[in-house]
Amino acid sequence: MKKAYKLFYKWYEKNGRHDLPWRLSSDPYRIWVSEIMLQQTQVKTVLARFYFPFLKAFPSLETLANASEDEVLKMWEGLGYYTRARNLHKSAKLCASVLPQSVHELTALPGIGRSTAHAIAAFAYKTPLPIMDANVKRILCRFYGLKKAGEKLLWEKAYDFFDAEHPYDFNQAIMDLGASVCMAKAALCHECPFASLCMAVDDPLAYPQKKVKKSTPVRRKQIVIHRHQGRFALKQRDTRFLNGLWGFSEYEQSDAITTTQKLGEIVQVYSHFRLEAEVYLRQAHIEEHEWFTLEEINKLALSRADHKALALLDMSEK
DNA sequence: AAGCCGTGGTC
DNA sequence: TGACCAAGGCT
Repeated sequence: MKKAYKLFYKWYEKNGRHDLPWRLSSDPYRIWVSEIMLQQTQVKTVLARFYFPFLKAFPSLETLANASEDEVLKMWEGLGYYTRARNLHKSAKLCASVLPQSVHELTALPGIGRSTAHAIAAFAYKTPLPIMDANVKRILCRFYGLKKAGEKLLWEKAYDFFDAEHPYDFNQAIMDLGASVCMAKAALCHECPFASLCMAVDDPLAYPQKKVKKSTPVRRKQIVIHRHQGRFALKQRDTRFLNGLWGFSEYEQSDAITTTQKLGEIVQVYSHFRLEAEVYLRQAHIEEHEWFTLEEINKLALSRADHKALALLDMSEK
């Protein structure tokens, strides 16, 4: 492996993503924020719209801890998996101005599992530990020829593959290799420093084996925007789905909607179902909601689907 | 352990 | 354009 590592670092020096802002920073808080944002989210998305505005609003652990949950969710709006934002906020309050360094303490914080704990320890504190993410999993499966592998086996292989002599660079480089050479839908083996040792060079895309995906069910609903005296009714979601976000009233398709004006239809695809909703405007008061002007609504965190409904309302008034 | 949890980019 | 994918965690 020694020779392959050497090729690897040469490749990394030339082709690595050395300009990533969280890689240029030594502030554990900024690295921590990046790790949470990057969970199940592509680098490009985080970089384009979320990382810098969030840090401008909450430049330190203290400012984040002192913010309200609504403020934090507003800065997370559009990024998805909103539990991440609420857990990040909770963790900031738990930390009392200092983020812990050990994997054990990090894992104890809400929203930080083993993968994120290792990443923070490795990147923020330069702890010599292997990291694990979608890139590393894919590389390990191909390198060791694993069609499928459970978490336990993957971590074992991660320690095997790890270069303890250059832990920090190794971890950064391995993700870059997965992102630009050993990719999910293409493998550029001729550019890979590990190709001569890899079990999957003959058929890289066969590793790991793709899971059979179940067809996503469709849920049909009716979204009703209630207007009364120039204000609109919204309520803060208190169940697991989109928890903490504000939204308009929703009804099952079976409920009869009367005395309403149909504004249009929206479609929103989620990770486990597809929402197809008709959007209505109703001039009426309704209980158990709070009332906002359009200007006030702009300060609330809404889901993508509710934003689409709001856009239909805007169109109808032009 | 498998399902839930969002959204946008990509082809 | 629909399906896959992404620096995963939690229950």
